[in-house]
Amino acid sequence: MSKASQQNTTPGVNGISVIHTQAHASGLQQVPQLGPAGPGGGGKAVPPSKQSKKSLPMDRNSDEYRQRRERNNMAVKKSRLKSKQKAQDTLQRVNQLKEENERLEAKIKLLTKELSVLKDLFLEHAHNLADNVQPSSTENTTDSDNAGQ
Amino acid sequence: MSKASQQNTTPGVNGISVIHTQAHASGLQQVPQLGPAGPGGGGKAVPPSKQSKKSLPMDRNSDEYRQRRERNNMAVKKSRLKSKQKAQDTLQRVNQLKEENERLEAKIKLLTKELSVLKDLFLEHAHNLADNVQPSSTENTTDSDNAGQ
DNA sequence: AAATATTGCGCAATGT
DNA sequence: TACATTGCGCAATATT
Repeated sequence: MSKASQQNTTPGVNGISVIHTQAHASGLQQVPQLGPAGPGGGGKAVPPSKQSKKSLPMDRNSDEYRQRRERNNMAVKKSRLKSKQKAQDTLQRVNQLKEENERLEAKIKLLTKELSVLKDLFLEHAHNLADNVQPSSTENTTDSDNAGQ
Repeated sequence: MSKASQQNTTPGVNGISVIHTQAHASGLQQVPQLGPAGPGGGGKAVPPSKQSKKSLPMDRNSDEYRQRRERNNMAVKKSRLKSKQKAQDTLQRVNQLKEENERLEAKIKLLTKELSVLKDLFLEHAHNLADNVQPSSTENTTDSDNAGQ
């Protein structure tokens, strides 16, 4: 899945008219009243019986119908685009977070090291003091690490 | 949210009404299903040569066709499911990373604080030494650990 | 070359 | 009523 920029589907020219023509040419009944099985895609099976959900068969030749279809098609397109965009954003978000994560881990590493050094230094001092001065009791500074989960 | 109240889905029974007026809107291909207009007379006849086995209209009533369609429908379904799953996983990944990030930040905060304390302590000592002062009494014990999360 | 996987698209039902 | 979503099938491609 890479190149290939989908064929035409040139806006403006939709198969609708063709469908029309075909249906007509085929001699098929025009407008199968509410026939679920649409032309191109929505091919669904025909429900057993009832067809009028509302009280309007909805003429597929109607301009009204055509107009509505077209609008919906636009909406669908838009919606799908949006959806895709969102997905992509999410993906980007992941990468972003991963980077941030690495950064933070590096920082932790650094801090830990610094801390270690300072602690050692501090301990050394404490020992020195302990050796030269009175034995202090404030000397439990052993590495009291706090293992985080 | 939809409930997908679509009926049927029953693979197999399809040739119901001839409502197959289709012509697909997709590519808008006007496939002369078995020569509607008839090759005779007129306009542009079939290009060159004969009808190669390939690229022929393919009878939509053919079992072959139906079978292929069904397989593809399955594949499509599968693919879409997979796609959705993936998207969901990605979303989950984001949350996961966000959590991890928070933890890391908390840790950094803690480490930073510890470091700060130790530095101060250390500096104080250094200062005292420099000033030639005895071990002061303002020397509190290391607050060492503060277990937390 | 055949089979499966993806993808864009339109339809219609459904949600807002 | 209009627009947004979503499941679904078709067909063109892309992959395998």
